[in-house]
Amino acid sequence: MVVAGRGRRGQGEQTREDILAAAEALLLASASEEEVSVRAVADAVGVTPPAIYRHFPDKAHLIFEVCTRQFSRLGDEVAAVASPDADPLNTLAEIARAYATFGLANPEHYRIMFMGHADHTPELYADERVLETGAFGVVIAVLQEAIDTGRVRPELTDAEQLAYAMWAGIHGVVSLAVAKPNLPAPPLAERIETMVEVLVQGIRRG
Amino acid sequence: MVVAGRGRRGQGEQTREDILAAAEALLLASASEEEVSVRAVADAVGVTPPAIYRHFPDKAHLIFEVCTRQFSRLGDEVAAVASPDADPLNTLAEIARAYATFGLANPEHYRIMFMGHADHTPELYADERVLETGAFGVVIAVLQEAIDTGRVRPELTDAEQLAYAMWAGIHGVVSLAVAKPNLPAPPLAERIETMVEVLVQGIRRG
DNA sequence: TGTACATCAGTGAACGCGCGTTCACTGATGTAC
DNA sequence: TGTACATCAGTGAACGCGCGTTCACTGATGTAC
Repeated sequence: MVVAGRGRRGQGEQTREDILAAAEALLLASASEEEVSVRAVADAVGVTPPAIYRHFPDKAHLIFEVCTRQFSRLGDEVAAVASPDADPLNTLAEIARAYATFGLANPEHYRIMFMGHADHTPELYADERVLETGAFGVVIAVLQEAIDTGRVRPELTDAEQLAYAMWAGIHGVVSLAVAKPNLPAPPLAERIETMVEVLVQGIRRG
Repeated sequence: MVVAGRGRRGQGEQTREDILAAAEALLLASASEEEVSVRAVADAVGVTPPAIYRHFPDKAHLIFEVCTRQFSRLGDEVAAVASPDADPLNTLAEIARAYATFGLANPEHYRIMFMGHADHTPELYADERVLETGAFGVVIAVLQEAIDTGRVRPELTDAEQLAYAMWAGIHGVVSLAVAKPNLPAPPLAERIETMVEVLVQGIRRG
């Protein structure tokens, strides 16, 4: 943000951070990744477009780094919610709520990571990477604990399978809200609560 | 597809259908709406790009009509599944399966309708319109029947609320599969079945 | 029945736009001797 | 301590691309008298 003048030695790392911060802010303010142009980022930083390329090989890598940074925060938040003493089914509900809150607070990041085209730059948005936040592993662990302590209906034995179902369920609410913010629907908070309740009750042993 | 020559009287309606068919085919074959350019559609029809504009005001309207046509088929399929004699919870499961099958068979149409940016051309992709296929109304009716006949847990009294939950749940599976086709996940068929089971069990009266 | 005219459906060429990106360059800072 | 050189971080101008779209036009078909 501060005008750097020309080429202060060691200023580079600071500029790199400024670029990431500006890109993240623009992404939050914009309605679409395409609105966040290299020129707009450069303007926000107070630098000319080619300067971006000293720090990132191309636009895709810049956007990707913005998103992965944001999503590592999601991983932290989910891990923070998962207290080992709590009732596992309760913990699952809390994780789902935290996930939804995060996604709705960062709709464009969410869109890019989970709703976008993996086609371009597949080396970045490889599907496997989606699960690398660690949040998914936490959910599997909590579900396994719930299974082991007899809290889950006996037909449902596969923690990974159930983790996907819980993820997909809450993702459904979040992604619909992100894509269609003005649906003539019940209030968003109620939709989240209904989904959480249905999912937990669908898993819980009668 | 057939070369029309120049301006046969009354040929216009046929060309219009050809354009829609070509756009739909391209959309099915492509990985993204952006790949379906006006030029590509014109080429497929065997016509020059400006000819498109005699039939559609712009590209957005063309794509929109392709998608609404496809989705009215979804409405038909859902209505066909909903037999009034069947067990309502079973019917819900069948509808969910039909919905998933449809979405996965038409991933780009699905993406445009439910995962895209409503920002441009909001008059076309108005959020309310999403529900106009009629499929949603069918789900609400079946759920109301399930509630009235005592098949649903007594805390859950709002059929519309539950319809959203069911929709969002199955949409979560479909949209994740569309956006991330190569997730290191259980097979898609199992993910659908698990979701259907969790949703139905989450609703069913113990 | 033949001719003038309107209209429908298309052509061919081009425009303008904004984008990501590249190129050759400049100037400030540090380092070697 | 002073000077030559390397390097870091940025500038300014431009390129090329593909896109949606517009414009003036052409030719075939039907209709009126």
